[in-house]
Amino acid sequence: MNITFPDGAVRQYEQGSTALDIAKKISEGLARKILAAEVNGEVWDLSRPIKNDSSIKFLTWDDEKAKSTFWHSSAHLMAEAVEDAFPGVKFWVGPPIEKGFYYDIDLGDNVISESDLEKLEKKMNELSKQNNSFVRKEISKADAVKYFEEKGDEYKLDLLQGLEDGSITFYTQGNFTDLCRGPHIPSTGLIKGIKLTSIAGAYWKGDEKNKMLTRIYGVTFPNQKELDEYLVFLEEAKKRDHRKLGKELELFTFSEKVGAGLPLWLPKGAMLRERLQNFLQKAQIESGYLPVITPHIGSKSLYVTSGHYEKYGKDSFQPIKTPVEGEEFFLKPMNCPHHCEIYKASPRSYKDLPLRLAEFGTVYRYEQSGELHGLTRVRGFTQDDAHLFCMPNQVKDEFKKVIDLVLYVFNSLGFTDYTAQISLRDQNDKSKYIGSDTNWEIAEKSIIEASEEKGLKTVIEFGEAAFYGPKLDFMVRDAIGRKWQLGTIQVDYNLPERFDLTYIGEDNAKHRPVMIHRAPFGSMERFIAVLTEHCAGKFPMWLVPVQVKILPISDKFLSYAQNVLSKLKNNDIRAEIDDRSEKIGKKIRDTELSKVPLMLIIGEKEVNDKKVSVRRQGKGDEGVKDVQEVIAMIQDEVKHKKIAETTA
RNA sequence: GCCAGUGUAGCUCAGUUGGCCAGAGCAGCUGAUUUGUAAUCAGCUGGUCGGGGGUUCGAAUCCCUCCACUGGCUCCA
Repeated sequence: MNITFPDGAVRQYEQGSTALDIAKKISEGLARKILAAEVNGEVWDLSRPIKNDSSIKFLTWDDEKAKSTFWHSSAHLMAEAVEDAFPGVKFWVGPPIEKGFYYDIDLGDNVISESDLEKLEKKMNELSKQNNSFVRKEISKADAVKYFEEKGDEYKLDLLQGLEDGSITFYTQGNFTDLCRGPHIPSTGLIKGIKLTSIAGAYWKGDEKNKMLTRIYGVTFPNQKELDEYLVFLEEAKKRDHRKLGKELELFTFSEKVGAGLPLWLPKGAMLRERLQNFLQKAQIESGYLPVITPHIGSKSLYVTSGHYEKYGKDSFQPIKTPVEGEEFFLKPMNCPHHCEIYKASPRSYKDLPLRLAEFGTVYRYEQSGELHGLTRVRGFTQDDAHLFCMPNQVKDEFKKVIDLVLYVFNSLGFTDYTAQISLRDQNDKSKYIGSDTNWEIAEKSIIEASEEKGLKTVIEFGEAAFYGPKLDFMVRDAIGRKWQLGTIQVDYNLPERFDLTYIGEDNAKHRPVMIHRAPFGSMERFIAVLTEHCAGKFPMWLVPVQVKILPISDKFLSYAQNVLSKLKNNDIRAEIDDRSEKIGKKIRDTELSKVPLMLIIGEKEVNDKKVSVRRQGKGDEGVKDVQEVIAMIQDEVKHKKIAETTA
């Protein structure tokens, strides 16, 4: 039979050769390195015989598809260890995920806790040493059903129900056999760096009405070194955790008494947030946005009109009532209904469009208690919200302008790696969306074209659009490679309809405007959390709470230090003096830990020369400079929004 | 909301199987020291051991319940 390789080369092999046979004929080294093969575009076990002319591509650890296969096999290995430790348990599914794998298991009456993970890891290592092959076996549906009936595993039986006879396969390694479509790596011995990371409950089939299964998460690598590197990465992520840094840098706090998910911004955090807000506000005003301010509550009828009452009323904070009339008000869960009323406050002409209403609006949403997390998931937060009311043919241009704004924001803050996810309608079922077909087509086309013209890296997802319109979300990758969803731009056909928004067109007739929601940051809280983790708490000069710490070597130089301080302050530089009677080493250490970017050290020499000794956080001594020079340097960094060099 | 876990001083953490007035380091305060590029020394203050209830002669330790937090699940206008 003919085998075609990725470079186009075609070679002859005996019919029934396996991918491994073929690899071995090329080189033993290759055969050792590969984990799976892509045969005619489908990932196959290396040991599966190839019967016809095919194209083949060998997959190594560097391929995402090989990683998935590796982790899928690792899930089976873990299942074997679990079955060994808890005989009689039942398995649901064990897929690979972005970084590792999990398996959902019904442990029966057994309870497992984090301390058991180490034992399971140990068992997995043992099973890996046995180097058992993953053996694929095609099996009839009747036999498969019989096997799991005997085992009493209703979960696998449920899976089997949805499968066609003739397409069913089992995989066995060692003492563990599982219903599985595969593919798998050749044997368990390849799995060397093993770490079970956490335990969680997960509803069967993700439905909270179903029984909760135990989910065990893990990650594995082909060698110990890569596992060690991954563990270092986890440590680094822990160091950057915004909850930890937020406390250390005195940015924000929480109080049980105030309530869960309700952040309290401390002076340093509040000022940082304000600088960020002013930065965006300024850019928005330059881009033609008009600031508006709306109250924190709105009457029930507002949300009945918007449709949110019907959809989310029960899941929201319950209404507050006026004491006499009993009129109901809701805490506002979003700003758009208020903004729609502003739109309606006067008759609009096509000449007024696009109308861009912007507000840093604080909203309140009842998030389930288990869902709260630091600043990234809270019950009260401030959106950098704006609503653009425009004509359908203006959508594309507005998108382009918003993309410009978002990229300006990202670039100013050192986020250089981002992609745009475009969410469109489900092509097969257009009935679940509101708005006319023509408008959807215009909008979807506008978004795609706008992204293209702006040169965005994009991913298109069908069926991910909201019922009220398509959207574009920005995903950024932070300094240590993690993905976050930040800014969003969404088209909305629903609210203009519900609020009966209109404008008078050139033809002197009423028309319906399109509404676009957009938020470059997403929310101030979430954005600051991501920014903090991105820069590891070392904020750029223009944002950092304290820019300069003046460190006199002894009390004798305090008056000169005061003098320097007032010069800095006169130039709007945020500076403080460490006037404790500590040794200079201690003052430097404390300042380094507090991540203040610049230290000015003042001793006898500096006083005599009328200069300051400059030390940069994380870098060290930068020599003696004139105070004016330092001021100019800081002003330059602020003006150009220079990014601090993040040292790990 | 659900599963698993955690909750001891402002912070980080010790507190054997329930048993002497609950400990340490850092921070804070007071004093001494007047210091040259990542921790000067001494003393002192500070905790109804997350809240409430129970078991017990006796509870930080065991049980119940509520709250908060952590990791997930579900949800996300």
